[in-house]
Amino acid sequence: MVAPHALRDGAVAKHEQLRARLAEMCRTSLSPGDALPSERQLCDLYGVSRTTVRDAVGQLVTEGMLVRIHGKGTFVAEPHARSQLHLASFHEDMRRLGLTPTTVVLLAETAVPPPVTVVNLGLRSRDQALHLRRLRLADNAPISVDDAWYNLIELPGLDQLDLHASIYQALEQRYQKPVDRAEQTVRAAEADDVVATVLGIRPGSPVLRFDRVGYHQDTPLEHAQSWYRSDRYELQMSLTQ
Amino acid sequence: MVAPHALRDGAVAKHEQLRARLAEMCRTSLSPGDALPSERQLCDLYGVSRTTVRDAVGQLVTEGMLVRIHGKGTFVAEPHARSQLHLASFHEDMRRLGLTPTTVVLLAETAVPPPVTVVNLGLRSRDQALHLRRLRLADNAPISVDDAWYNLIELPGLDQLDLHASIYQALEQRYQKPVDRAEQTVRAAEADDVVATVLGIRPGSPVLRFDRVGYHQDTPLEHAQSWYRSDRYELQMSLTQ
DNA sequence: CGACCCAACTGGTCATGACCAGTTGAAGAA
DNA sequence: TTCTTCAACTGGTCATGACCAGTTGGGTCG
Repeated sequence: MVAPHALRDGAVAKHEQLRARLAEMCRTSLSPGDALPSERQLCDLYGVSRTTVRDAVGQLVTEGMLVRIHGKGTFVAEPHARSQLHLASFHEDMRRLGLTPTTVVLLAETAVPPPVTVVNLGLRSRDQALHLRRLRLADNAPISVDDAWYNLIELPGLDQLDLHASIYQALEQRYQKPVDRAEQTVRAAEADDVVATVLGIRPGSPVLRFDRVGYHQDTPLEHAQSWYRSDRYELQMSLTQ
Repeated sequence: MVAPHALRDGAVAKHEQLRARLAEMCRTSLSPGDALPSERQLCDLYGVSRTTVRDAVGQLVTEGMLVRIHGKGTFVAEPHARSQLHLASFHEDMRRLGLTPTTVVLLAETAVPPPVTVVNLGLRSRDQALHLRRLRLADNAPISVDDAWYNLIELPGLDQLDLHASIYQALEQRYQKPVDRAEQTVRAAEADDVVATVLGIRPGSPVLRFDRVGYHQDTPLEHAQSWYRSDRYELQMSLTQ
């Protein structure tokens, strides 16, 4: 008897292949609350050992896509993109969640930033800064908009670069000034008309609003505000004493 | 040959025992950057199979205490520069901000909690738990509502105590089980009618919603959801590499 | 009828053993 | 000397197989 959905031997580990297929199954043919086939059934279906099945399922449980209940089964969790609290660019963040990130640049200009930003970036009154407004998507679904200002005094020529590439990567590789610290506040807010339109939600819907200043060794490089769709994004954090 | 630090057979899973010992080792006798014994050495040292060693080490890697490098070894990570996101009770939290906290108990009962809570608290299907719904005020202004379940298996008699006093203080002083770790997720949500009424805001207003599990040394004690008025509360955090 | 028990599920744990894939340093070749 | 090779580490993957521990529903016994 051959397994109905056998996995390939090869470069990609079987538990990775299985993880991907199960994730796909959760997104498409199953709904939150539905039970997955039992682990032993998955062994037969995909022609792998239980070790491999438990590995694949375990990853999805860790990521929050599945929930295991001893004696009952494994179930599809309520869907939520979930971000650990870390210092990562949007691209890294999404890839860590197994999603494909895309960025649409809505606005790119060099201008004098608003007073708050001038203060946060340690600029003088009439210094110019790079202003980017970007829409962020994961697997082609809008996740967030962010409105960011970059310090051109510390990052000369940044406005000449390809803005579709990762800014964080440029800071690290071209300027040797990676963002190694950030201060941010998070609050719940209503989406205004502009944000709502771009994110594809109703104006007034709740969004997570981040206000963040990124530093390289105490030099402020970035001041950004971001608005995240609350139905597709949540913060996850561990607290210890 | 007997393993030098053999683990006990018994109620606690070996990978849990090993996880605890390795965590202890990291905190006491090792420094960030130090290598752990290799997985095969750990097998011999603790008299367990590699499955178990990988399980225990894997948990600590997930938690960020260890880092595995293929071909080189497993190393103690830099201690997470965790934020000022404090592990504090509402009362401590508010006093730190110079406000006077008050609590109104809206509901107190002993009941079988919903499935999610059963899982989070590590209960069995029909175990009962203490259910508290409380309104929190600072300087007499409503700040948040929280809906919490407490583990009565680990905290027998908690339901007999004065619920207006600080629960956290009782956990610490009466049970010697302070909450020393918590996992929480944060998202933006709309206030439903109940929450809106109690908080004195319009239904549909954005609120910060916390979902939190509090632990004492890996024993889950508390599962709580909280809704915070977004106009009176925001999260502040520092992120470092 | 109701209480109990048990078989047949579910996931949880663990040992054994094999082989693959990076890393490193020492032995040998140029 | 310097470069190459390779053996002996490291962690990564996977199969097999056993038994434990919750859950559930159906059947039996009182």
